[in-house]
Amino acid sequence: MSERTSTSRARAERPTWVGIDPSKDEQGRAPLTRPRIVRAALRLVDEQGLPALTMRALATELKVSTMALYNHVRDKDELTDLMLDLMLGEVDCSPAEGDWFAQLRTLACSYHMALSAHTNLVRVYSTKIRLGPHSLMVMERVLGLLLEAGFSSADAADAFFALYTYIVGFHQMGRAAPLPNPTSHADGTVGYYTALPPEQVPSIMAVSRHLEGARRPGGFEYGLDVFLDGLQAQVRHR
Amino acid sequence: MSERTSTSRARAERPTWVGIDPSKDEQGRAPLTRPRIVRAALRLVDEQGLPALTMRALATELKVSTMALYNHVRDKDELTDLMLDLMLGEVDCSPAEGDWFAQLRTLACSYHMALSAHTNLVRVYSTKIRLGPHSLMVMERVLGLLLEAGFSSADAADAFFALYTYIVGFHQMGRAAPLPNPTSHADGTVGYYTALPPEQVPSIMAVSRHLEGARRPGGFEYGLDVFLDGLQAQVRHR
DNA sequence: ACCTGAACACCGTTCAAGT
DNA sequence: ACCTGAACACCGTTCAAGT
Repeated sequence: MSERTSTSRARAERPTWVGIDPSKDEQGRAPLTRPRIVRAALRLVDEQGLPALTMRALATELKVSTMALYNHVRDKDELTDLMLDLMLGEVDCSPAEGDWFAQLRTLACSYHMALSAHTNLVRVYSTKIRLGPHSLMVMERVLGLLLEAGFSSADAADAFFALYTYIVGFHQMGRAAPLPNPTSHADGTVGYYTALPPEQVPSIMAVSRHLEGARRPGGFEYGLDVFLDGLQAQVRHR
Repeated sequence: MSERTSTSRARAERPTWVGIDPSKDEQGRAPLTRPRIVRAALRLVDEQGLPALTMRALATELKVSTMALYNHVRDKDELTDLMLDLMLGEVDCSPAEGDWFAQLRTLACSYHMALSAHTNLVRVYSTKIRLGPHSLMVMERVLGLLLEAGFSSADAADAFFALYTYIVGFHQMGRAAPLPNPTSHADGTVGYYTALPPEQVPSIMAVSRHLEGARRPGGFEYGLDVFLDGLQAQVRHR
């Protein structure tokens, strides 16, 4: 309430059409905070790709000097760790319906969706990473489900890492997707992305129209179900 | 033979103890060629990591000016593509013993070993990649085995990509391996890498001693077999 | 405590000049 | 054809100086 009052008082001192907000400084900037920096960084990466994330670009985006960022973030590595954890906050970790198998699947799909919404950020996974709270919550849920299913500690750790690898790797490989599809040039000739003539790679040619990597609809679910079926089989054979 | 003659003639003109080699120039440098550049680059990455690969560092390694490299390689992207294909030449693609299942497994393990020998290079997979001849040969073999097993074109494409994702992803996640193991400090207290207190992540704590990511022995084979079992089950249920 | 601009030690790559 | 050094347009980050 008292905040409200100070708001209208501030408004009265300046022409109202400017839209003065007391939470912004005289240049109309919102205060620089860690969350605001991290959110802006994630938006920048989503829109322009990971290479576009430079401290200078981020600073100008926030209408602030480059070095101002270093008052809230130690270095670029810490920033990317924070961005990763912000993204993982979108994963739905709340207990779902069904047995461990069904719950594991919906959790994996939720993780997949979070990564899908921020594909450009995924490649930071190949750097050394410090796990934040959201990352740990997901991990805790997966391991809990595996232990509940009857996996030993050792097997649960291996199964977790394999599943984790598949889910994240799916998006990393998206860029590296093999693209040996035939392309017809303007002059009528047909070119291939392959470095080998078609006769030497008959199987590739046979399935080439389906080789779309991560862009193939249903591709993620296919591999996920193959893997989860394998896991379920392991539990049964005990 | 005539080369031999010119060799000894060159030797005669200079003191023999210098160890003159006609294939080297007056500064004792071997001629700069594409393969030599690529081999040196791969060695550099193996020994010092991917960030250590700069055009300048590579040039000084080869005792040549930085710009000399650009006469043999278009840019750094092309260089990394060539390095990747050099590595993939180490994958054994020759037909092995056994049915499609056994052959697929040995092929996957061979791929895994090639990546293990050059872990530092693996993260370039998350960049846009042009596939070289060796890469395509491996791909051709895998797809051939899947088609032979009875998979449809669409399923073979999906299965290939999922397997590919797992194998490569395993090495990329190695660096991002969760390390929530307890560490005892010098003062006797116990610290955790986790951003959450142990009580909130009981499952992680329960399996923490097995969470070693890609460094865990047998970890790769565990996930591989889970996945391959799932694939085999798919074939049977048809 | 928070912000700023100049400066440092790097990058990949272009360009003009050499042989 | 192949190599070279200087230069350009970038990086992340340190530092001294401001409020």
